[in-house]
Amino acid sequence: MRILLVHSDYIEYEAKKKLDFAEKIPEEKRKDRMEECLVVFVSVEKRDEGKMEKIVERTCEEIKKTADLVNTKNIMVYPYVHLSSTPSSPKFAERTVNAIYERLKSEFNVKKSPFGYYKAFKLSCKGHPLSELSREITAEGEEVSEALKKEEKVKSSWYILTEKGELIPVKEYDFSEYENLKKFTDYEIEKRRVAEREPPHVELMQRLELVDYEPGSDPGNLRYYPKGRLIKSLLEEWVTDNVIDYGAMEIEAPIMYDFEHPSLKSYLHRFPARQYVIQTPNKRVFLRFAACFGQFLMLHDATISYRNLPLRLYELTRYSFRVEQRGELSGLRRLRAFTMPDCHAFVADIENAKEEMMVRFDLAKKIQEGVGLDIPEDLELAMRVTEDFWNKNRNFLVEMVKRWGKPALVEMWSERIFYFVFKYEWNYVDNLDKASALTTDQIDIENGKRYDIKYTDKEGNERHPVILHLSPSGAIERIMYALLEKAYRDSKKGIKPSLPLWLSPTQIRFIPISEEHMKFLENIRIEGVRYDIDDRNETLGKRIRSAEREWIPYIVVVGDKEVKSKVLSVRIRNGENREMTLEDLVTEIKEKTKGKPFKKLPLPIKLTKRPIFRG
RNA sequence: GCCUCGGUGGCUCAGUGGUAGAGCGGCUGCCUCGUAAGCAGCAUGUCGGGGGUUCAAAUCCCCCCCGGGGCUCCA
Repeated sequence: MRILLVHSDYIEYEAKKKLDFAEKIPEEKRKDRMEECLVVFVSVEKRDEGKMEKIVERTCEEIKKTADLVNTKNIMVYPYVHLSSTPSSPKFAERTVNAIYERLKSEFNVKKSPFGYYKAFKLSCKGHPLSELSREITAEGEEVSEALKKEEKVKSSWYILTEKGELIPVKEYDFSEYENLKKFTDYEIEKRRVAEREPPHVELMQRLELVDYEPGSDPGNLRYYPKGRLIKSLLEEWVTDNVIDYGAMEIEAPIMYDFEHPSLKSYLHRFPARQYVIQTPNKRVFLRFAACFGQFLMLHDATISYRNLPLRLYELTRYSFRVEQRGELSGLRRLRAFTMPDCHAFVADIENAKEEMMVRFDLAKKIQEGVGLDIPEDLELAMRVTEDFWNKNRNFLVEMVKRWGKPALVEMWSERIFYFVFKYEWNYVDNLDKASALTTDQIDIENGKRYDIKYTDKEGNERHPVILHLSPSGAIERIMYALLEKAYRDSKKGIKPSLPLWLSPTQIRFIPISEEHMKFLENIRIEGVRYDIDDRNETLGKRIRSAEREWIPYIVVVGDKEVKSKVLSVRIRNGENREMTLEDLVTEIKEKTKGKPFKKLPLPIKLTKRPIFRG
């Protein structure tokens, strides 16, 4: 925002030619005049967009200050785009100018010249020392990150790192064997956008009654129906169990933090994100965007010996909040409230960090494979590294690529802009060729000091640890997104789409042929497997179809034959039809889901007792 | 956040100034069925919200909300 303030004997204007976006004005407003006033020429700029409140507030403060200085109560607000070479959109500018006008009205006698016209004007400047002032106003404040600005300056170069340890500039690399890596690279570097349709997982998450938008909340805050909640909850448990097995201590920390806390304040500057801001009765707080704060603040107050290292803390954040730009939000892929498992490891130095990172690399692999993703086939490895770290630790990166099992994309930064020197991500490339990070781990050399986290080394000296930031699965919602996108991809290949058996809300669907077979079904008792009964008064064909559309892995039709023989006719989702006893079926399912968490069906067993959440 | 397209019954969508529609789903009844949609009848509506123009608005205009796509962004 740029403004020019002119203390004048009078100003007189006349609107001449109207522009496309001009505001409507009554005829008498086309011409106006004001005596003894402060004329405020305003140019709203591109960078002000989205920050109207702050800009308006600061601009008005500036105007008031000057008006008091020159001792006038008359103000003419004059939209005047020519002060800036990077003006905002007319729409935004008009709203901003109006907001300034409205706000000044309570204290001043204000007029506003019309927006969107070529205007003739006459102005008589008083010419005293304070009569002409220009001001530049920005929305930048303590809660706005500086990391983003720095990111623009830093130079990044792109390579492919092969299993043999060759670092090949992306332009010279032959992608013919790695089509998916090519897609990922294009997405990362060229920001290529092809598809112009809704991501397939959105229709699926709604139709399967898993997840849905919640218009009554803020965008990017979703609702989970019982089946969606079940799947999410199983995934959460799976990740948590594995992280605890790895040796992490699960904790719980608050979701909101004080803006004025010194460590947090400087951390915010290093993290390019917008936060939800909440006014509590006595302070302004922001909602956490990761679990870092809680864990760091906790360890700041802890007594740590080198014997305790590596020290691992874990929290499943429900939720982490990031106010992503409206247009970036998309289904389960990018949200404003999401569930992120976040596991920090505190280690003595870089060497230990590298060792620990490899342990976690294997942990993440186990978790992702359990979830139903094939590693490395379904994901693409990206590494972001500073030139300095690469030069000193080349072997470490090569070792990681070998462990991964196929080439990785490397982004090399000329200097360090974030708090980490190295991070890797496992990215999923979806049906629209868009990429999203799932697993990610980082080596952070800054926050040990920032949060004043100390451990005592062998010699009795206090030291700041190096910190690793791991999300072993990535956001739980993103796992669901990847699984749905993967299922959709299967269906395009002619394979029946499905979820992993352990995540299927209904594992066995029983369909009685007629009412008399219900008694048989009402008497069965199965533990440790989720089953339900389609007792609706519909034809068999229709009920089979509906079970298939729900992706139910085992469908069992029960008629006279089954009641008599106790041998079930089982329709399996892979297309097979098998005769087996109930016992064998249950054993098979338990066998196939061994080692995975189990939860009960969170719905009535009889379909006639269930509401339809979506239709 | 910007640009752009969209929002009509629970779902999918037709209707573009003049009496709100269809299919699916729901309900009721018939049918009692052997592996992907049986038949009939009934009820479904702040036409996303607010304001305006008009004798008259789902339809035209303005603002807002929600969603899609693009830009931007992606720790």
